[in-house]
Amino acid sequence: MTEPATPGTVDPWAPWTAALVEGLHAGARALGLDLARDALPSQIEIGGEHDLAFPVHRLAASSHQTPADLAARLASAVPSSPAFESVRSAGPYVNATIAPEALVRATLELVLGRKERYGCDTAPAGPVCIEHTSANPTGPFHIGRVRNAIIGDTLARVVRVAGSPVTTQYYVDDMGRQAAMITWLWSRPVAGWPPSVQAAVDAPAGRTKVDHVRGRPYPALSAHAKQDPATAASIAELVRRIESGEPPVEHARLAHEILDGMLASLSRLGVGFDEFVWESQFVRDGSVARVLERLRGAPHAVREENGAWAIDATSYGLPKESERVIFQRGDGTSLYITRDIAYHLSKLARFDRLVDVLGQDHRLHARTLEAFLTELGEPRAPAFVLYQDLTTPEGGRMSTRGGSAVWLDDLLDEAVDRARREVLARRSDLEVEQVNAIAEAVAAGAIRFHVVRVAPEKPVKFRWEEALSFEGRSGPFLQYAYARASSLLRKGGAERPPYPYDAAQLVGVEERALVRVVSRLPSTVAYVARSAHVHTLAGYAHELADQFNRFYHAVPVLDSTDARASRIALVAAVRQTLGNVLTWLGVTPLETM
RNA sequence: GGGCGCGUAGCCUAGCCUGGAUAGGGCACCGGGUUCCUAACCCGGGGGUCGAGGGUUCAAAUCCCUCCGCGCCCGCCA
Repeated sequence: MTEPATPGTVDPWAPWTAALVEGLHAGARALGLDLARDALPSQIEIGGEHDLAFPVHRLAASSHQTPADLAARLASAVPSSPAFESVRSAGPYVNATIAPEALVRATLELVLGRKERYGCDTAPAGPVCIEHTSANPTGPFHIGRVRNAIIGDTLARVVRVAGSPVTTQYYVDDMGRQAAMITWLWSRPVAGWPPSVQAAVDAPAGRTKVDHVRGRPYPALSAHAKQDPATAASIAELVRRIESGEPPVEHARLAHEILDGMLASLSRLGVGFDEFVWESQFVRDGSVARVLERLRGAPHAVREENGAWAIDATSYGLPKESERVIFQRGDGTSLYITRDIAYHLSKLARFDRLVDVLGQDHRLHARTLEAFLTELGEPRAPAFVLYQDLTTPEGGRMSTRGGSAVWLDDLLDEAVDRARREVLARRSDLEVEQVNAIAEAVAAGAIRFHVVRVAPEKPVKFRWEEALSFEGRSGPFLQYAYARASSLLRKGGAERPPYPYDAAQLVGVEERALVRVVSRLPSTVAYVARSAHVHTLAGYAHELADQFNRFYHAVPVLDSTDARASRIALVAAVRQTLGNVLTWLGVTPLETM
């Protein structure tokens, strides 16, 4: 772990914000007013059209003055400070402007000094566990599930660089009916399958990737079991065997096999995990039994007629029709929720903060989990990031059975094909390997950015044209800006430091706007790490690339004379900043494309 | 029926937590830009009852209430 950095050394705005807070307090005291010290910094708007802006409305209301009047009096009461060029009122605001060169200097110094650490260490905190994806190993990923992986992986990256030790966990369900059906299928010869299930495998000559092969008959078996009691009973028997701790030898191997196939797809998106937690472990190690015992003695525990146990959910306000939440079956076995409680207790013992990324259809489960943790006297609870499942263009659910699901592998391959065509259309000088590498990175970047740019709670209809867009607010747009910056440095013979510059030469309209955006990365990262609003980082990345493109068109870099070195330094800073953000978004920065 | 989420131009989206200076972007559309650092780009233009109504406030896309539309959940499934 790196040593904790003080705010002034990670955020270029910190000294000015502090100075303005001091100044405003002094000014307010002179006017006989009282500013709430803690609330003040969060009200100051930084890095916008005005350097620092303080809205006086709230103070005006409490001191019974008109805002404009108060702003004028307050602005002139603020003691003059070398930090600011001016402190003036504009309507109901007190605006402080700083010397343009000063912000340029503070920002470039920080970026070029900290390099890949610029934006890091902005919200240091204790160990965090982020659980995400956790899809059942019963077949390939479809893109609905991928939203979870992309949000979770991005959040993990941001929280980590912000200064918390992060562990990502994939919770693997190997206990339930779904896993049992896979084992039911592949622990017997295909000839032993029901005809309708055999037909599902015979039909298409689909992918040979293991998760596709193993998962293909699953929907058909699921449908068949609903019609055929004998098959259902056979599967139920297998579920009992698995729960009793004596599963068929194939059981674990099949789950691992399919999971490996799924993870291979995710790794193309740059998504990986620190730990895999198998649900069965909590049954085996006795922690589920201990949870059951503790729950039976919990304040709201009640026994049902057939011997099942529940808690009375009324006092927790859970919208259950039955008002009872069962945690132990009549036959004494556990349920998913019980095992999930054991899992979360184990996480709470290791980490300061838990984050679970879940589809919003799991919201009730999440609230139930919180209720059970409270019931057990655990004061902490996970933070939930809930996202809406992707739907089909018609608004329906992505369903494997109905054939409306889009496989991640298909989306990726299609994106790579398209990206390759784009590269070939404009670059004839590249080797095949280079083209392929760029195409893969562009494709993955497009998909990741497409998903992460939208707030998780927003419902999204999946449309191929939008997911594969390489223009405008897209991953490739960002990669393109990065490639341009890289190209400038290459051609300018400036691929390495030092980057000498004269801040006074970087105060044109475009340079100032660009520096402003660069300067906001640290505060943006801090916000995202705390709020888990990862889409904000995507918005920031687009703003940075956009501003750089404007600068690029308006201001010559290599052909300039006096300002050449300074502009190169600015480009180097932008490239560093954009590279950092792209990396944290899981979008590969490309030197050329 | 109850609970939760969403509703911002033809389409997509930011801003909502913590009310505040002309509601930011993108796609599509129209008009421009390449003897010059990568045109996956840039410049300009049109297009908005911020779902509807009421309330609070000096001030509401943002807070409160009601309603409408869409989605999801309410298993001794996971």
